[in-house]
Amino acid sequence: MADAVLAAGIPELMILRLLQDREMYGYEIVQAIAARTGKVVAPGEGVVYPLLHGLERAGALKSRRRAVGGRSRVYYGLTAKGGRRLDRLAARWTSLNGAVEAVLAGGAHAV
Amino acid sequence: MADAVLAAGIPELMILRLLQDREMYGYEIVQAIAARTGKVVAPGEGVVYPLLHGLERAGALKSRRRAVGGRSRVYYGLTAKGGRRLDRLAARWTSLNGAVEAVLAGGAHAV
DNA sequence: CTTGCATACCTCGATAGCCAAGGTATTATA
DNA sequence: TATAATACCTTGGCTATCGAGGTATGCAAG
Repeated sequence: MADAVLAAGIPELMILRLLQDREMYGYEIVQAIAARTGKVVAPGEGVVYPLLHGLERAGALKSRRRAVGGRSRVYYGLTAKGGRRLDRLAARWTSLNGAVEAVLAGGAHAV
Repeated sequence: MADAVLAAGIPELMILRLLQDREMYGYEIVQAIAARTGKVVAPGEGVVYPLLHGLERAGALKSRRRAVGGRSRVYYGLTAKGGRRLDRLAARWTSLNGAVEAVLAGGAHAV
C-alpha cells in the first residue's frame, strides 16, 4: 500500500499547491519550486513532467496547449478533484511534520 | 546520489533522536515511534532492523547484547558520529519543512 | 551566420527507502 | 497447552526520485 510514511511526496504536493493559484507549465513549475524554496527542494524535469502526466491521468489536473510568443507551452490547471487531493496531502504533511517534531522534541513520551 | 529531496528519511532521523536520550533495542524502538507519533509514523521491523545494522556499519551506532529477564536484547547507543548525523538530519528536516510551508503559504514569492 | 545558451518538452534506467510478509525462538498468559 | 507478546532477523517487491539523456525552437553574441 505504501502509505504510512508518505515517501516524501513533496514534489506532488508543491505542484498541486502552485497550480491552485494559477495555471502554469512544466518548465515554469520546475523553476518556481527551486526559486521559492531557495533550492532546498528542487525536483528536476525528470520528476515534474511524469508527475504532471500522472496527475492529469488521475483527473487532478487539466492541460491545454497555448502558444506564447511563438513558443508552444502546455499549461496545467487544478481540477476540483485535484483540489481535494491537495487538501489531503497538505493535511498529511502537517500531521507528518507534527510527528517528526514530537519525536525531535522528545522528553514527554505518552504511553 | 539521492539527496536533493531527502526521500523521507524519517525513520532514520527518529531512531537517531531516540537513541540520543538512552540506549534502546530494536523492538522497543518500533513500539516507541508508533506510540510517540500516535501511529502517524509507524515503521515496521523490516524498516528498523536494517536501518540499525546500516547505521552501526556506518559507525553512527554501537551495539551490545544484554540479557534482561532471561531475554536477550541488542541495545544500541549513539556514537559521536551518530550525534553529528542526527544534527545534520534534524537541520535538514527543519529546512525541508520550511520549504514546504513556504510553498503552501504561497503569496510571497521571492526571486 | 553560426555558435551557444535559455526555453520547453519529453523518456529512460538506476537507485534508495519503504513496505508487507515471512521465518525463528523464547517467555508470559489464558 | 495453545496463544499472544516479545525479540530478533531477511526477503522480494514497489514507488518515488534522481541523473542523464534526447528533441526542438528562440534569441543573443561574436
